[in-house]
Amino acid sequence: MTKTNSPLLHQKRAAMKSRILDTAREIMRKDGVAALSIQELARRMNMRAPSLYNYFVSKTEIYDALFRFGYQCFDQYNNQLVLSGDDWQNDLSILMEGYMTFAIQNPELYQLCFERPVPGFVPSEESLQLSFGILQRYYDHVRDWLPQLNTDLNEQQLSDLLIAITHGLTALHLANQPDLPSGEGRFGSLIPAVIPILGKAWQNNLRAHKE
Amino acid sequence: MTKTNSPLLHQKRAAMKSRILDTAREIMRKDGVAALSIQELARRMNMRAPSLYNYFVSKTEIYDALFRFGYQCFDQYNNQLVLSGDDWQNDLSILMEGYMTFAIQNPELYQLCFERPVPGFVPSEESLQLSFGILQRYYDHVRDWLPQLNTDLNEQQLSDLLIAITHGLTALHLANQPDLPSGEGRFGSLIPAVIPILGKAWQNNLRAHKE
DNA sequence: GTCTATAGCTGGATAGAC
DNA sequence: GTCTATCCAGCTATAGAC
Repeated sequence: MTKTNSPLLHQKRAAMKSRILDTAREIMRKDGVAALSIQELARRMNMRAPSLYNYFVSKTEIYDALFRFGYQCFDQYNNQLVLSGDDWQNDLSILMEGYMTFAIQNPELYQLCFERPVPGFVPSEESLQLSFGILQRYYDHVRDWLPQLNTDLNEQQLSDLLIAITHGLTALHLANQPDLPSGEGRFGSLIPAVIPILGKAWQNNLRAHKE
Repeated sequence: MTKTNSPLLHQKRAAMKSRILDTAREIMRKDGVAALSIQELARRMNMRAPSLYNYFVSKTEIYDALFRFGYQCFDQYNNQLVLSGDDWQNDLSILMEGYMTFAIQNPELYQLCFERPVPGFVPSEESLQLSFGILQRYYDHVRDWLPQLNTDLNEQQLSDLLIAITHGLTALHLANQPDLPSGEGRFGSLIPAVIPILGKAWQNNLRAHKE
């Protein structure tokens, strides 16, 4: 095992793997997620294709590493958001904007992780497990809101609906105006617009209770 | 020009083109939209690859024909739906269910037309114009609803929001439970659920006017 | 670790016989 | 219209020299 080598070598090796993944992302961003090729990757790094096999045993492993990296980025991005914890409309807005912003800033990771544009690529079991955990944590926010909401939806239905709306707006934003930030453009600007609509539907109508 | 030949030859030729497109759809459905290849296409038809070039000048032309065909199917599917014309919640429900049903029944056409999973394929100008017209007609339904709705959204915002919700639910349904029909499953069942939510948000609140 | 060389495959597309 | 033969390009991946 090369694992017993000096930590310095480890560092250089890890840095190289990082550079490879970064370059792979450039290609995917420019030519489409499915257009990644080892040869083009080597070309861009001024290397020969076989050299890359010292760092990754196959192209699938590169995709898999990026799949995991994408979810880790997504998780990190979300953890850094500041939620109020008691104002669900505020927090939903932040989470939706965050989701779209992540997708705009990392469209190739977003597509790799949330759509399945690469024929033949199936994430490894380990990577899938990681993604499930991260998604679950994302969904868990909704659990806290449910008591405040006047709705018949259960927890999963509510998560599913909110993620579907968020994904729909994000996908159409990316397809039509990928260069505009979240909050702007035909679809990006609808996040602020949709929150009060849901608010109106789900607010506790006190007046109705009194009558 | 072969255009001046007998109508009978024309018919046989058109039938063959149809068979080719049908077989292409099978491949796309099974292996992914981007996985279509002329050789595999020929294999499935018990022909040799060069023969196909008598019917389509390139693989791109096959994609383009399917792109147009997809929009024509979508249009036809929508025109056959029976709308009330005065009950927007009823009609919205029918259009959303129709959209998802079309996507479930023709996932390869849906992906080719509404997502862009094939690196390098750009629909021809003619096909794009066709698609714009059909989409416009789809969006036009919303114009009729606007006067009934209590909302600040303008016509385009309303169309965009509704199409985003519909697309989001459809994409997640296809990704998770493609074998279930619209109306069933985690995401399919949310179409009936989301209509009253929008209804509650946009209904004219007569009581509020009286006070 | 990086390279050259190459195996082995698949693909899109064309030429030309029949 | 269909075929065989073929070109040319691209790809993943491996062997083995340095």
